[in-house]
Amino acid sequence: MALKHSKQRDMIKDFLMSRKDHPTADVVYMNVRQIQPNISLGTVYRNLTLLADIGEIQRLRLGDGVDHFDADISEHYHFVCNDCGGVIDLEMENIDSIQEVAQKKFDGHITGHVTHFYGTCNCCMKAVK
Amino acid sequence: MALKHSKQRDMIKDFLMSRKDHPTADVVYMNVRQIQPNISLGTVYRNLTLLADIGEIQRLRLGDGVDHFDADISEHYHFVCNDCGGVIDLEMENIDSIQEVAQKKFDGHITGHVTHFYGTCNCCMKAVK
DNA sequence: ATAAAATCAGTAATCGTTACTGATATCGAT
DNA sequence: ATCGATATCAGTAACGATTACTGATTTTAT
Repeated sequence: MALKHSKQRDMIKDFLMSRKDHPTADVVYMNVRQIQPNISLGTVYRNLTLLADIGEIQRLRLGDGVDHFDADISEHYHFVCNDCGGVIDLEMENIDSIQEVAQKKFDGHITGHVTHFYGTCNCCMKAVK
Repeated sequence: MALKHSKQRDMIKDFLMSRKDHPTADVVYMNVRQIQPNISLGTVYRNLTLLADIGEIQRLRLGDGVDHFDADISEHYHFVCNDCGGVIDLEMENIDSIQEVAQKKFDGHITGHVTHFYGTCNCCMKAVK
């Protein structure tokens, strides 16, 4: 069950690395199809899942019912704009201490957390004016 | 478009209030059907959405692809067990300060955050022994 | 009681995603 | 370089959660 090289997988990862807006599977499909017109949506899903499983990309569940994907696998947080739905990387200091706060009165074992922030992005704030 | 009273909606909310494990729409349906056998799954979904919209219950998106519902609308955090999938309320001090941490270098406006914790619950830790 | 309209049960449709199928591409061994 | 095993493919069907539709039934203000 060794992993074999595939042109399609490369294209998917290359496309993802070229974007910093965390596209969905469908957006990946639309774009990769521009240069590889006969690629299948199933192939996109399969490879995104595979790449996420082997840790080369990150799957983001941001509560909008659709999975987003991010080629940046470093630990970082995301902001989701309530107006435009855009997803933006946040540069911020580490907040892992919230796990210790949560652990204090809890008898299970906390190993991680999922956090994202929401509000209005700079772009949408300007648009209102 | 005034809200009218409905027996079905009451039963759904009553059931939800009787549980602290944050059931899914399907679980609500299964249980309410025990006492109201001809209730429709669509009715359950419609009323859960309506109750959430008017703020009487909370919709939880915990990343497992299914919506969970909680009659406790106070702000509180949840723990999701990686082993059994169970959802447990956490008693913990306020961590809203993470929003200020996130805001520091961000030019949009952060109004909220979504956080949940994961790991192994006490029950599953004992089961391993 | 009556009538307008919110709600219902039942079912079909939608959407994101996954599974299946027979064909194709990759890659280590020859 | 070619072979054979098998991972991957394109295409499509199936899936599960959720939403939308429809004509019948309840609710509630008059």
